[in-house]
Amino acid sequence: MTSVEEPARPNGRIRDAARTQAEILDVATQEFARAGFAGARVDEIAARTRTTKRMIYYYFGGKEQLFTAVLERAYGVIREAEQQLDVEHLDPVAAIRRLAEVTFDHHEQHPDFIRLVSIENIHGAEHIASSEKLGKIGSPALDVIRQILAQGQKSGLFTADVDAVDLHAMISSFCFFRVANRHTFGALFGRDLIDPAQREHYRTMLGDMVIAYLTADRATD
Amino acid sequence: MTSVEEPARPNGRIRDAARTQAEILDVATQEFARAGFAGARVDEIAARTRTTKRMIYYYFGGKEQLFTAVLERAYGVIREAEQQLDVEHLDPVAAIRRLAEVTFDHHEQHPDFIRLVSIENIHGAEHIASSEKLGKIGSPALDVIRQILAQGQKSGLFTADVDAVDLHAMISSFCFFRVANRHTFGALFGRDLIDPAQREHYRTMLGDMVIAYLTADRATD
DNA sequence: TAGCTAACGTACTAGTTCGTACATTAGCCA
DNA sequence: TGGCTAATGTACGAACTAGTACGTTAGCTA
Repeated sequence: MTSVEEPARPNGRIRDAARTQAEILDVATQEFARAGFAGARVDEIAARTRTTKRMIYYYFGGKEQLFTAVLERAYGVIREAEQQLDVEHLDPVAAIRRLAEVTFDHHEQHPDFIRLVSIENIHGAEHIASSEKLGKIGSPALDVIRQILAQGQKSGLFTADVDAVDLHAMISSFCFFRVANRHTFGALFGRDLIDPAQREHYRTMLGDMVIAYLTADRATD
Repeated sequence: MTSVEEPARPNGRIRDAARTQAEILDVATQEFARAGFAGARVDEIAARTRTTKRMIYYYFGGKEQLFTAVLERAYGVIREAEQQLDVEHLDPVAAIRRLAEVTFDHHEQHPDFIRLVSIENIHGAEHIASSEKLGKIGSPALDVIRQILAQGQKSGLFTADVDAVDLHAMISSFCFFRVANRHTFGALFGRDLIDPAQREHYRTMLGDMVIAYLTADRATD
């Protein structure tokens, strides 16, 4: 029955460490995002790869380290996106709005990343803590925000007493919640926050909210 | 060796179905919040109870149903809190601010609940979906928001084009993010969103943000 | 007070799951 | 081209884990 032999390569396998690792990371990202850290199955990850479980341990050491590697790569992607932010030429209001939109879009386009972050928080961010790469590399977005904020506050356009980190939290929270909590929110309130028909509505809402906060006339304080 | 008998009750055990169930739910809430659904251990829950694993299956049927029961009770608590909202006598601005503060406080005081909701979202809200109790009981807060919003919009005080669900999402997102993501946020940006010293700052920030959004003068649209 | 049932405990199992010991080979380099 | 090492595959095991079969008893009720 096994008379038909594969022509040249026994299993069509070519050795390529980089590709094998990347493939493991791809599948692991999906699997961890799907089921959480404890719910993810190392065997399942291996099965959906063109390689075997042995390779996961060979390259990453274990489930825990694999998850850390997945996180590191995921954060790398968002940092890259942030580096391409090009809003310096805009006036402060337009720049902030643009920043909010980019954040909004990125969250929407990377639900797996959002899930990974949720999972990492369930585990007290211990993987980030134990990662050298993820130590203390504040996002590039933060620098941009700092710059715009200083500009807007100096000109008197922005009245709010926020710093860059606070503003980043404000913008992120809305974008994050919309993606991360869409299931419970949808189930409880019957509204799909990710509904494409409502996308523009929420995107505008976020921008309006942030700008309103920054530019509100606060009488005394 | 076993000559010393316990005076009256062999194990100091008294039969009390309600208390046993409540105790299981208490411990299960902690355990699920600690480790996620898959990470939680039924044996661990049983061990930390004055009863045995058998009782978990006797009363709840299984791990899945236990988690659903935990969720049901947790949502019950928040709904009760919302029912005690008493803001009808306040003007719209003060009422919304109060509502935001109550939401803020409740999230801060119930981190386990937040974690459970995060976990439930990882699992696509399937437990909520399969629960009759959690079917479609929109929160009482929603009714309150609807009322305040109508009042504020009618008087022309509120200019924003939001409905109650949107506003609820806006307020919740900030409160939720602050608690749920505090670990990754702290690790990445070196700022503890739950730092008591910053509590008033963030509480005010939320109120300012929501009010600014609702009352901003939007030129044309 | 006899009997019945809800409430509870013990001990076990079947299946899973992470991890590893051992064997093999592709392909680079001397 | 011969050999060496990084890269890969196979097969297995030890520990864990959800769930259950079976036995016991508290305490209410007739």
